[in-house]
Amino acid sequence: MARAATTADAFNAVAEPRRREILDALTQGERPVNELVDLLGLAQPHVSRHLRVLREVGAVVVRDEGRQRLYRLNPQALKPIHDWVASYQHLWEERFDLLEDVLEDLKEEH
Amino acid sequence: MARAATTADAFNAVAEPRRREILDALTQGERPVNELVDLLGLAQPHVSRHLRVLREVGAVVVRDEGRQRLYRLNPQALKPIHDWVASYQHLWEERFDLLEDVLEDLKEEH
DNA sequence: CCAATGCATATCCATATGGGTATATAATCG
DNA sequence: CGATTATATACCCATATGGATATGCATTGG
Repeated sequence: MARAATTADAFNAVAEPRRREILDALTQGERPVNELVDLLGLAQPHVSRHLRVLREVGAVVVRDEGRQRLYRLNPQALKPIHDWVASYQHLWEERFDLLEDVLEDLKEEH
Repeated sequence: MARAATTADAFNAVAEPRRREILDALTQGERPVNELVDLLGLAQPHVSRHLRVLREVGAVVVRDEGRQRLYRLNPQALKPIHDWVASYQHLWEERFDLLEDVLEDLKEEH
C-alpha cells in the first residue's frame, strides 16, 4: 500500500503547503482560479488540481459565474484537524502554567 | 517532483492516521516500542518507521532504557498545526451567524 | 559466553504524488 | 459563427510512500 491519497481527508489535503496557501488566500473571500494562479505563482493546471483536492475533502466549494469558477472556503472541513490538535494544546501550555506557579511561589516567599 | 516527504514537517507527518494513533497513545506517557506495537496492532518494523518519522519532525523524543527505547511525546511540535487551523476557527463559528442573517433577509423580502 | 529479547534498518513492490506540458471544454465577444 | 478567455483533464516522469519480510545490532539473562 502506498501513502494515503491526498484526497483521503483534510489532514492529507492540507499537508501540502500550496493548498494551505490557497485556503489562506480564500479567507479573504471568494476567488476565481486565475486570481489564485497569480497569487500563488503556480501554473494554472496545477492550481486547478490543488483545488480539486480541496474540493474533494470539502475544504472549498465552487460556484459558476459566467466562464469563471469562483472558489469559496468551507472552513468546517478543517474542524477535525482543529479538534485533534486542540486536545494536545494543554500539553504544551502546561509548561507555562508550571512556570507561572513557580513564579507565584517565588513572589509569595518574598 | 513527488509529494513532500512525510518528514518534511509536522503537517505531513501527522497526515498518516497510524502516526496520529501513536501520538494519541503517547499522551498517556512514555512507552516502549513493543507496547505501541501491541496497541496499534502493527508489525514492529512498521511502528519503528513511523516513530522515526515522528522523531524527525520532533513530535517524539527517545530515551534508552536498557534494551528498550522509550518514546515520549513532544507536543510543542504540533503547535504550528494548531496555530494554522486556529486562525480558521472563527470562520466556521461565524457561519451560524451568517446563516441567521440570510434567513433574516429572506423573511424581510416576503 | 551464547541465546533471547527489543528495536532499527534494508529491500521489494504497488501506488499516487506534484510538476510540466498539451489539449479538451465551456462561455463570451465581435 | 469563429476567436478568445477561463478552467479542467490527460499524460509523462521521478520520487517516496507504507506494507511485508528478512536481517543487523545491542542489551540482558542463564
